[in-house]
Amino acid sequence: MPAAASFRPIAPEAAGMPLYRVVKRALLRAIEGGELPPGEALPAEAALAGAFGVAIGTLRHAVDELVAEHILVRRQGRGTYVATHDADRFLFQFFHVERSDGLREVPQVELLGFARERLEDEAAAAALGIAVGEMVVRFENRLRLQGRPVVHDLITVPALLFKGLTEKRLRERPGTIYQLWQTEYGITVVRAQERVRAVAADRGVARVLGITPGTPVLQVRRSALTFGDKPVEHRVSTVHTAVHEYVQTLSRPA
Amino acid sequence: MPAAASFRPIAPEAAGMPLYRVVKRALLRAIEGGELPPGEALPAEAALAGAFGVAIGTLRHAVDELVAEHILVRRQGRGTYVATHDADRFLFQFFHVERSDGLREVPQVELLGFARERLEDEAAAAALGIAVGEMVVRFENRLRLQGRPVVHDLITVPALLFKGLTEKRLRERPGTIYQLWQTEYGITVVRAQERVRAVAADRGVARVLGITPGTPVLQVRRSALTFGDKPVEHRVSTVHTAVHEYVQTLSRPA
DNA sequence: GAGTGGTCTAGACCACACT
DNA sequence: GTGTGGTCTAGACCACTCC
Repeated sequence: MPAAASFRPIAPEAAGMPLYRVVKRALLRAIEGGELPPGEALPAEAALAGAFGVAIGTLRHAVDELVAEHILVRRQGRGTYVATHDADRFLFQFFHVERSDGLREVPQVELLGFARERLEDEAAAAALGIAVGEMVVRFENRLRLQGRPVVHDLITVPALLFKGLTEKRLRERPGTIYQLWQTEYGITVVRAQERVRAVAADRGVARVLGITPGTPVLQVRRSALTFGDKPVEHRVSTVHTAVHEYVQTLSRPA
Repeated sequence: MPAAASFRPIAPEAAGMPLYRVVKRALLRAIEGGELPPGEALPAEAALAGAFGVAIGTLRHAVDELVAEHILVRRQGRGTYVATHDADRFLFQFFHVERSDGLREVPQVELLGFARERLEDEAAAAALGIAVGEMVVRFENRLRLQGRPVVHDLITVPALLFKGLTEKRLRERPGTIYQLWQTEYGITVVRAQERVRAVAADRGVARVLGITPGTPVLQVRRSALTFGDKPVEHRVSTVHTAVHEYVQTLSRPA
């Protein structure tokens, strides 16, 4: 063994963990912590590998996994960037409603209601990991596709995480909601889980979607998660599936 | 340049294609062609790399992608195997119904009907890529979870691909349907696409599921695909979502 | 102990994007 | 042209499984 063996301080929880996962964690911490904000270019791979004291292949392995999770984006010849929430990402990663013929489109959003209140909904509390009675912001949207009302959203977020979220800000937002969460509140949604059931449209939803009460509609309950699988948003979407459908591919293509 | 440059014949369509993709294609052809049947162990990575005349890293890159697509399975210390359709794979890759509290379970299947007929359903014809009037096998299943009837399936497959498929064979099958397709008919389902809508239960489905006609239910239309995205099965599932739900995770975890 | 996949290294050269 | 990510090579050693 060489006398001056290289010394790399490793976090205690990293014992026995592959080196590329240690590097991945370090990158995640930097992104979470704001040292690498969304849209920022990472240092070149060779430079990063040098900074971490690992081979470039090891660095690439770590980056590969983050790219697969849509946390980083590689652009050949240009660099590697921290992913941002733009319209495309919304459409392909988080919006699963399309017309029966396969047409995909960014929906037009109308804000229908807004309230800052104490949470009473136990299911929402469980999904958000907070207690009943905590302050939340709740608001309702109507989404139109090709001009038709298709989706009603009831969105609940903890007031603590979204200080300063007002009706005005929601109304004036330029892009998608997750873009707003990211740019204004520093919260990046990295994945979501959805549970779908069929229900009869109640009066309120029927009015918003312009359908007869009792019409079968999809009810999609979504938990949106940020780093570390921390829940940051709970959403109940009601989808009118006469002309549109909820789609998914099981097992991604190459 | 050395006088005896190594010569590797490449398929014309592989011009400009990365070497690891050429290797991947070769592996896929071997699996499709039956030289590597489901369950078979691949030669060791070092041996395979040698056979292809590529570095082991390149071979691993090709295998990595096939593992990500669930076409190969790696088992450390043992070897790499061509994936088979067992109960676990069915449950996690293709069966998305679970109880509201998250309980996942392999359903009990009852065969309710079987017919060999000329296809009239235009939507099914389009999904299967065959013409109206072609011979198909259609059959119906009822799926129970915790003893309750929860799902009704109407499955359509081209008779040409499933020669010798009889009611008896379906009734006697030991495992999942995709296991039967694979072991008896040499057809491996590698992925599927699903489109979901809410409808009112018609009389037939209501009787099978033990619910009132008109109850809102999920209608899931699935196209199951084999290699090269060739459709091999069309399925319309009707799901009673009082106690169970259709789930999905958007963007996989690490 | 022998054989397998899993990790890590240290380089080289290619393809692409911007200027 | 310069700098970036993308591909490919050729090894070494580790961790796991089975005999």
